[in-house]
Amino acid sequence: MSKPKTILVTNALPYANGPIHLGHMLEHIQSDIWVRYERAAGNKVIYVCGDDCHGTPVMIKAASLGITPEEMIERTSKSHSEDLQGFLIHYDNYYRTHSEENRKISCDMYEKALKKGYIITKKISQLYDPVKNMFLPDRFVKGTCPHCGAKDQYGDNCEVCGATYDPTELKDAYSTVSGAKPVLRESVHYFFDLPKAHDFLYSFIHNTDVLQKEMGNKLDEWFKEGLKPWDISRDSPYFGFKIPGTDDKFFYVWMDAPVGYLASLKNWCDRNGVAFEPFTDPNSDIEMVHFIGKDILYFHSLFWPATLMAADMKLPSKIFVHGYVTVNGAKMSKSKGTFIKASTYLKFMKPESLRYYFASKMNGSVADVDLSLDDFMARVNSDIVGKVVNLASRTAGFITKRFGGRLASGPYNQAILDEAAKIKGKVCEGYESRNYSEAVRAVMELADEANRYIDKEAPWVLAKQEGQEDKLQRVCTDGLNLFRAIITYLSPILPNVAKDSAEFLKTELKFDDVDKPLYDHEIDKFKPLYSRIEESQINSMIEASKEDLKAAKGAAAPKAEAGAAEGDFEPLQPEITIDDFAKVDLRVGTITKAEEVEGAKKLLSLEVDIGFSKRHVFAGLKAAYKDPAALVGRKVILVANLKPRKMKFGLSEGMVTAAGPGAEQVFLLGVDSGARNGDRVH
RNA sequence: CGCGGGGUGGAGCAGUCUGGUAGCUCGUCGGGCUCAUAACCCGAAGGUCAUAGGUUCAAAUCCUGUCCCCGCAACCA
Repeated sequence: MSKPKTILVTNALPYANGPIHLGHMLEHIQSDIWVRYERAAGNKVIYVCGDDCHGTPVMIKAASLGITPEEMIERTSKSHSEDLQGFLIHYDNYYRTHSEENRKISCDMYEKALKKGYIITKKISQLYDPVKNMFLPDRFVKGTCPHCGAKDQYGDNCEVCGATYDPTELKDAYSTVSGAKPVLRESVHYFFDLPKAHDFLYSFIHNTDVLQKEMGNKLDEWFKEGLKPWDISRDSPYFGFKIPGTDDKFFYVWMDAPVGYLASLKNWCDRNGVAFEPFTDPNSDIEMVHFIGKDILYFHSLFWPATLMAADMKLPSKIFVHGYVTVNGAKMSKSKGTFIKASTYLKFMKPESLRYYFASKMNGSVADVDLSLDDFMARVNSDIVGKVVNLASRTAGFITKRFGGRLASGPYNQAILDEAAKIKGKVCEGYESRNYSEAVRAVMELADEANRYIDKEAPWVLAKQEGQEDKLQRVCTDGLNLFRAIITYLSPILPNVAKDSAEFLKTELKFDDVDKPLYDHEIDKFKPLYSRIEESQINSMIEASKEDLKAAKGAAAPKAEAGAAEGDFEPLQPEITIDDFAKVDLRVGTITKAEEVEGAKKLLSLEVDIGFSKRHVFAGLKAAYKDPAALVGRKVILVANLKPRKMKFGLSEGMVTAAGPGAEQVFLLGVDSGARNGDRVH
């Protein structure tokens, strides 16, 4: 291994306006794995993050909650921190941009830029809310699209016809903050002279390997159009830092947000007695690595390096750009319950399941990563439980029962252990280049190989034969040594499983030791190292995400939030053919029994007579139909060919159809008289 | 014609830079095993590589057009 490096690693700072969701987690998991790997490889890594606190949205959200922005970021910071820790993201420091360190560094950088002539001022016209006495960002102005006449469109572009325009062109414009009609006002703004930094930036992007190649293409767009001065000031009232030398001008949030990386670092350095200066010294060989999403590429690859350069500070060594998370192939959707908050996920599932799944799909490119829930469950269960943990589970028993927990003094099949050591290069390269899927593939291939090996040597057969004790012990020892190598390789992804496995094997798991198997070594009794994901956990998570949405809606400011009707209905499913519909066998039936289920919060137990058979069905109707007895005798429509589903309280053999948003608002579908039990719906 | 990324068996992906008639995991079907958290092993079916055209002896891979999805389009964060 080359000589140890010191690396500062950062994640994009979550905005203090909302909760952490699975989209954030892709990035934090990606970087956490990388950090753990780099440390395992012997490098010194400082890993920092924090909350991005400033800007109009935070200010307005806090106002709507009736608290100060400071109180709000205090709350959010706490929940962000908990969520991230819940996913085993191990920061050295989780700080915030609203801090003295950040103010100081931001102001210093600004003043240097000012001194070097990178700051210019211009007078601009902007819409102003005369009721709230504040300038309005485009986002906070709505009105009628000047092109197609669609109502309630945002200030910068129309979601109906796609036209882009200036907010001043909107017809019947109104402020989303107060509802008032905005007026045009002039104001002096401060700009960072980006064109002046053109040559520097062009060379920074194209003559270094800071960015993935494909992102250079994207940035050329800007260079082609020509860089424009970047507006870095906002007028009062604004939640942020006051610009030095002004009375009522504040730094635009994106000016001080990336500086938050350094503020978090500074805060850590001060508390740990580490010198901060080398991290910003352009001549030091410390590396600065940013993990970001493709949406904030501009800020990190142009504005950020430009401001650093102007302040004579160290530039980013790497900017790793990743794509977005989609769920079941589509954008995360609140109404479908696929907008999943980190805290919601953690209520139902282990963090390492998602860490593993994302890792198995990340390849270091900017392509989006799809969280396919069926695939997620299958993959985690099959790989982690069925292949990896199972390897220990199926061999450890013999060692414990037959050999007092003692491993053999040597291998039975050295060749397969060599295989395990041989993939190390590939695995390391996968981690290093953030092509985790490659690393995972290599490890899983090994796990398959290992399981085949155990199958071939059949220790359960050896165990019954006399004179085969030595071979039995050696084969099982091989199995456990293979397991040890596999878990070591996966340890950056599965830190807790690795920790538990280390305890079970009574050893430390180090990359350096994968070619040094354990012999004559005592291990603990095996206990389950991971549990399978049940379908019910996934379903509960989706349901809970929908409930989050309802709660959010209920809590949303009851003020004039006009025309929000669209979100009240479920989106239409993709088009199907008549053949697809024919697969669903709907039958007329009569409820013959209906009773509460002991211990169930939402379910009623029903018996439905569909002529040729009687079906036992559990239906989530308890909240809507408080008196089950009243249901007896009602005609309903039953999905009769639904795969029977084992539930906590018994088998459910169908589904009763009903409509409504849920909970108390559920209404059974009925049938006009004349239809017989068992008739099919066409 | 604004720009970047993506579109490979039922699902999720690799392969595309460096052309040589398609690979992995899951699922499905058939068989085996019983050590293991219904886990493991063997075998089979299933793809005109979004689409139309071009280059070539040969294209998922190179070129061009079209469609679809994601993101960006700088005083949104």
